[in-house]
Amino acid sequence: MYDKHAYEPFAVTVDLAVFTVRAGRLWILLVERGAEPFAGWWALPGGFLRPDESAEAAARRELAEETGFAEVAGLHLEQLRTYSEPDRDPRMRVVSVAFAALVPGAPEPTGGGDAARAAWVPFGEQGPLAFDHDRILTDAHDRIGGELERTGLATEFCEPEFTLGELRRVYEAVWGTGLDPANFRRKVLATPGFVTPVAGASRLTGGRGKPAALYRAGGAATLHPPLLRPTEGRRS
Amino acid sequence: MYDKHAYEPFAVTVDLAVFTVRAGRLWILLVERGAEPFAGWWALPGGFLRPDESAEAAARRELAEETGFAEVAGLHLEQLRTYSEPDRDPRMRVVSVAFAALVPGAPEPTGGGDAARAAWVPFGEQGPLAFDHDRILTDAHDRIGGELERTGLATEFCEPEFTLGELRRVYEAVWGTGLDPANFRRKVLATPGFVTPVAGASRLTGGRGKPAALYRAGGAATLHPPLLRPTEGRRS
DNA sequence: ACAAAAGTGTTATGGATACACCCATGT
DNA sequence: ACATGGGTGTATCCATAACACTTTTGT
Repeated sequence: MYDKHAYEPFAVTVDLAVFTVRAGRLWILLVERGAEPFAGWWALPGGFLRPDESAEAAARRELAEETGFAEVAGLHLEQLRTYSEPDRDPRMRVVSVAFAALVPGAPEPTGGGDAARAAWVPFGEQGPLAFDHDRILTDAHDRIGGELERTGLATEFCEPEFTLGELRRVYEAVWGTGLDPANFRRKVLATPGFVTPVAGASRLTGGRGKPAALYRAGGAATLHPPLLRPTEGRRS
Repeated sequence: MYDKHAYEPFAVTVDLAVFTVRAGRLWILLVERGAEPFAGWWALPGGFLRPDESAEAAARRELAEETGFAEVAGLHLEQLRTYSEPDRDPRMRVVSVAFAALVPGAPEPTGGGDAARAAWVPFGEQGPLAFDHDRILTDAHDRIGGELERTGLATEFCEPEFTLGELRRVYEAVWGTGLDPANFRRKVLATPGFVTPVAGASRLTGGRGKPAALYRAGGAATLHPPLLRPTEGRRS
């Protein structure tokens, strides 16, 4: 009763908004398109779903193919939403599932697959992107900004062992605000399951200053209480 | 260079988790399937995307077709996420975009389209649903529960003019908790843009008690500060 | 009169903020 | 010595929770 060719076929793709924090700024991974449409434009990495893989699997595969990243297995991938406007791709009907991904450090990407080249660009300084990728990128930034308040997501931007200063700089880069180091520290340590100390370990961060204690992600999915942005959560 | 038939075609569907609040409880709209697979099972309303409509448009159309609701234009539809596991539908490869919808009152549904019949079922008392709809329903409930904390979403469950008691019962039904009427009232009124009073109007709610003042949705997208669940936001 | 729901007042608690201050390291 | 970032202490402020109390209706 259901003929799989009775309907106009839909192509299903994934698009990835890949973020990292480096030098106190938020960076976004872009690829330069090698083919029409939008040849020569910058775009979010992504590609078509294969018949036997889920959108999550496709996102991970495309990220590896187009950037050359080796360690995609452990990366945090979060499904954002699906963009399905009929005219969003001039070629054909394409429904795209968008993901936000977070990587620690900033591994140098090597263009591959359909991408002419790939590069990290400071968030906010990218030009207009191909397709509806400006919209996707804005949605992705909004999402991770909100997730930082309620989840332990910020640890995904960090190496396995990190200092509280590094963690704080993640918040500052994504939110674009400054945070009080002392109060940030207390809030994080008072939130059960956010971070766990690494006994005895310490590391210099900025080259100067007192070596900072090291922590690991605590595994808590949600933060109680939430770590609200300083400019929000205010009454009139 | 891109052949639209080079890939196995994907069918794209929408699934809707439609909630309402009635008699102090949260209800979910289900349809009984008339065709295989899962004939006779209860499922979320939904259906296939047409070639020229977005997922949002398809969701609104399917809701009207399968339930007979007249006023689908103003309903709140929120995209949840997309379910794309290759084996989630035994017939073929189906990628489904899930939505949560909220309706005030509880208009009586009339089965139509592919649905044998449609009915409101108290949330939590539904049996196992077809496909992966149990999972979708759980995700939808989690999402709206969280949205109530941070957005004015609760007003979408209410008629255009509502009392603060009605608004509070929305929170209580979705969260499954009791709330202090006095403190709830103050929180709502102290949150800019959440509700605006209707001058001079009042209405009896339970048949007894003092008539309550009427309010309209204030149009605020996000609540500052958030209206947190009583059992959450606690330290250890 | 009583019950029920709306609405106001009041107090105690606790978290957040702001900022002062000490510690340990590199230059 | 000094700059820099880590880390601790602390007083003020303000939102919240808890609950007593008043108001207005139906039965």
